[in-house]
Amino acid sequence: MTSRAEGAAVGDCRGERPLRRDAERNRQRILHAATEVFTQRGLDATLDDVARQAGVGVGTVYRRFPDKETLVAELFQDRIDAMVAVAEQACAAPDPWQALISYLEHAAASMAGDLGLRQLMMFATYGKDRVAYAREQMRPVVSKLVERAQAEGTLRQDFRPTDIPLIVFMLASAGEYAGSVQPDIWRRYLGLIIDGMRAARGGPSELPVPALSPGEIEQSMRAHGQRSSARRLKEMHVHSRFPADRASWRACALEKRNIGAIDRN
Amino acid sequence: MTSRAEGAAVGDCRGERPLRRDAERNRQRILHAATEVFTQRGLDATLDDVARQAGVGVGTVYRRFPDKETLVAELFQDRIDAMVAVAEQACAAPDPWQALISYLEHAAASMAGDLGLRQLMMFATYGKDRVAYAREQMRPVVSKLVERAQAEGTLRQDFRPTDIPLIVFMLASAGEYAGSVQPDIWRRYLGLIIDGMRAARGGPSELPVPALSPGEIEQSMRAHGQRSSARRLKEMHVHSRFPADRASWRACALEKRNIGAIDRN
DNA sequence: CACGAAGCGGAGATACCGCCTCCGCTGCGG
DNA sequence: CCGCAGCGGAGGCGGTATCTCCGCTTCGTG
Repeated sequence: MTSRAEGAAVGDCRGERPLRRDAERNRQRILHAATEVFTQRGLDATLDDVARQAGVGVGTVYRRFPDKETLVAELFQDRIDAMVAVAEQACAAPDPWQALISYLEHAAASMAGDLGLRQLMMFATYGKDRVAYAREQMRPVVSKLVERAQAEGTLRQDFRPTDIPLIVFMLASAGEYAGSVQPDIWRRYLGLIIDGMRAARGGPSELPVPALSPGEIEQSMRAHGQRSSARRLKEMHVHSRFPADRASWRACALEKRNIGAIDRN
Repeated sequence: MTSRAEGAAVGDCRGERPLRRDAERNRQRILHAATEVFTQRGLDATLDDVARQAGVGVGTVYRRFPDKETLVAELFQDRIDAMVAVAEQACAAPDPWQALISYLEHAAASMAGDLGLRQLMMFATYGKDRVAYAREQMRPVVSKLVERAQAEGTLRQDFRPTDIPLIVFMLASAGEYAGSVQPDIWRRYLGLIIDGMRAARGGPSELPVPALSPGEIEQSMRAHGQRSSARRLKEMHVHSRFPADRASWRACALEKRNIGAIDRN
């Protein structure tokens, strides 16, 4: 998780003295906690969450990092760079088809396993400039991956470079959805999509991951009911103090004007 | 949009008198507005939004519908039923492969074009019971669709019925993401996935929709930056009144502890 | 027409939540 | 041992969503 260098942490701001030992220890704890929290729960986790996870007070977090945005930027900078690096490495592979597949797999793996990175890369809030820059760097590389595979004849001709980010997005969505139950499920659908990307084939290749069971799908739904994505849907808490006979009125209103003829439960 | 019966609206709650004419008109306006708002912006739209769209005050909405949950339940009941009906109709088709494809297409079309329905079906908040019931009804039908196509030999053998909801979910995700720019883009990826689902084939079929341009992807990102899904990410507003020299401290903190070695902008 | 009642609007009460600050206390290290 | 860097976390602030309340409007009936 924490791929960041520990040694570089004794940084300097205009050559100021280093942090006190306990302070530096806390700083590392915060970095570690922030990585975990933002990766697992996404960028809408609060700095209070990070502080709790780190076992420190919020004040400590804010003393070290001026605000949430800065912390996020610092945490994700190298992960964004890694996305570009992965594309370039893939491009260096000799086999065009393998190169493309490998890139898809690495990109999807990064995004599916990291909700924060996914939000950063796909939604233009927060680190706009950094992400835009990374995207700009990736574009020609991805185009080359696609063109090479098409020139080779393995990739269907109507495939386009812009299909890549959307495919990755879809896979990451599936990964996020079922992540709590089967974090690797996206690989199954990558397999399916890859078979759809081939210019020609006899039979399907083997799907790498078994499908979810109905119960697992149920679990995924429930997992989403609680936090994150569908967060706002918890809006069903009852503010009212039930002044008179509100409950009965509800039942009445529900019965009345009932149009969808189906029996309710 | 409003497929609901207008005539049934003169309902009765213990045989009470019907609404005054203007009141009934407003009720219809609210229903219509709610359909539009929840469909387009999702279930996290507020009843104030609905009221504004309907051209009435919030009070009027709350006089007609005891709370948001009730309104949502009433609005989406028949759309949920429709999901089941679509599965059953598809099952009635003679050609097993066509039946399966047709179901996928209809299901994806419903969910991709209706953010509210998608949230309702995929996230277990809100209309739990209703949705669970619908799901339960659909399951055997979907299984049958899959089994028939596999028996026929057109569908790959390692495909599973539970792959269907996840594929639909992925397509709907793509549809939501790029919906403001190219609402039909999910059809392109359905085409890709369908080709991947075949037991065997010579060459790829034709993808039904052109890929997005890089600019369109950019637009999609931006569209999400504003509202809905990435709503919470707007947390970058600065509450502080910049007490002293906060800005400069920020710059310092950013430089200091800088680990991801890349140049910033 | 006139008048009672049904209906309306929307400001605002109430409740939450997330970011960030402030200040009295703690404990490090010279 | 003592000064000061560092700490914790209650709470200020701003924002937002749900739902209420009450003075005014409009309907429709006698």
